[in-house]
Amino acid sequence: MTAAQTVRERVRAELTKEIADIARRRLATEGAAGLSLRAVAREMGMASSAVYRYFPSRDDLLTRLIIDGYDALGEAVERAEVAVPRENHLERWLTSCRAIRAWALAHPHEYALLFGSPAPGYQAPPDTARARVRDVAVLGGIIADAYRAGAITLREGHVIPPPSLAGDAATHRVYMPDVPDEIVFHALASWTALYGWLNFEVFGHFSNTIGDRDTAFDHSIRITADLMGLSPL
Amino acid sequence: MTAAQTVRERVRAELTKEIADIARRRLATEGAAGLSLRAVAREMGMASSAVYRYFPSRDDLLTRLIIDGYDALGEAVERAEVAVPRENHLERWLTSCRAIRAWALAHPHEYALLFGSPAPGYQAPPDTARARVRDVAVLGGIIADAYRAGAITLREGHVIPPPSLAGDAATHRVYMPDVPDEIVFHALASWTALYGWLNFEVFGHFSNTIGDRDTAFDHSIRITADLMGLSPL
DNA sequence: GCTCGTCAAGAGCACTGCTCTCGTTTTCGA
DNA sequence: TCGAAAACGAGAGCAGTGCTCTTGACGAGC
Repeated sequence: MTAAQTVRERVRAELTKEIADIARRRLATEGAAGLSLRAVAREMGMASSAVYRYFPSRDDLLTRLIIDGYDALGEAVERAEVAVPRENHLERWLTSCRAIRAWALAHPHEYALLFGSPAPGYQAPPDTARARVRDVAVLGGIIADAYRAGAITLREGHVIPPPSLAGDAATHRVYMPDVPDEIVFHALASWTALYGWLNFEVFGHFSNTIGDRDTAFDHSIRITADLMGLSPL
Repeated sequence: MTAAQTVRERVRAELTKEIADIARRRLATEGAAGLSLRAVAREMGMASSAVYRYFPSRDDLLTRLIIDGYDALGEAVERAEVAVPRENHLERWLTSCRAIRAWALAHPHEYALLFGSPAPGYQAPPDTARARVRDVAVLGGIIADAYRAGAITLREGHVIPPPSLAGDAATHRVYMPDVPDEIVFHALASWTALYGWLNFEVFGHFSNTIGDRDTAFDHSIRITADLMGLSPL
């Protein structure tokens, strides 16, 4: 593409971004299902029909917000994790988990859009799946590094995956190269525990059963680290 | 209450149930946000305004469906678990987890209503929290039984909860009497791992990364059982 | 300079949750 | 037994939604 785009193209790109920004702000306050194209149009001082020039449907707007959300989450995790000394794998794990939680609590509606029940009738296009891998990559990278450094030791007598799962293990191994199957599945369990917790917390299903959530969360991710045999430095 | 209720009361109870049933059926096909009072009214051959005599608002209908959902899930788990020999704690755990998953996969939209992102603007009344404990009670009961029978041994060097979490542990101990704090939190982690998995699976966030989901799930709940130190019979 | 593609705007369709009114039916108490 | 009160169903209406179609204006390229 040439650096000199036409005025029209520039204006179009700007307006598209502005619509997405306003939508994201409204999403943060109203929630996903309360996000209305007409309201966005009103806020921009434009006719509702005009917005359809930029986003052919409400679902396309949602898709844009989802991709942006995965990106924001991924960046938040990456920034937090990269600040931890490479050889301190346990701390990298804990820091990453805390960063994911912090982002989730700061953007509950976006989190719901990414990890909650899908909006009815909304079919996520493949683009969203591609944007979704950054946090997985960070966590997987930690496991891989730790394994390579000999900092992972599953406890004796740990559960061995049945051979038929070898293929699925291989699929996940792209995020943690060289890591053996049994560790891959322990990592997967830790992963589901992490997001299971966040779902309960962000979606308000803990109600009043947990008082000191920060501490309890911290303890729970220590348990998952221990589950994976991630030894302290 | 007298056995002889008035005709009006009987008709009212029947109609209320019929509305809820139709709503549940539509929920199963359309999803939560697609559930429309008017559509239910049409299907019943009644004016939409008349439905408001039975459910003052859409949210009240949702509340009813949520409570019914928790009940159905709880009953499914109880029925499955009670069929397993009492002393086989590991099998009781696995069976219960499988029953929860089976129910979730059979009723994805209801599951989303219970455990997914809350509908916007909907504030769950306390009634729903009360209906929600049956599956927790089953799982907690297994842990408690196993602990009493000496069938739970956390691995050496397991993570110890900080003393400040004693209160939260006590709150959860009502579901597993006498169980010590560290086991309570390991159970909590297993619990979040279970529902974390189900959220990913039911909400379609696994996409294509896991082929043999039955086997992978089975393996993952074995990992959580192992995490709690639940020894085989 | 003229044409063609892009654009904003407005009207309109079918739908939603919810409210209010009106006429009817059922229940309950004097 | 009879009349008041409560409950009920239907319909109209309000404000909102996503989305489509048409109309008229504006800017870019030939």
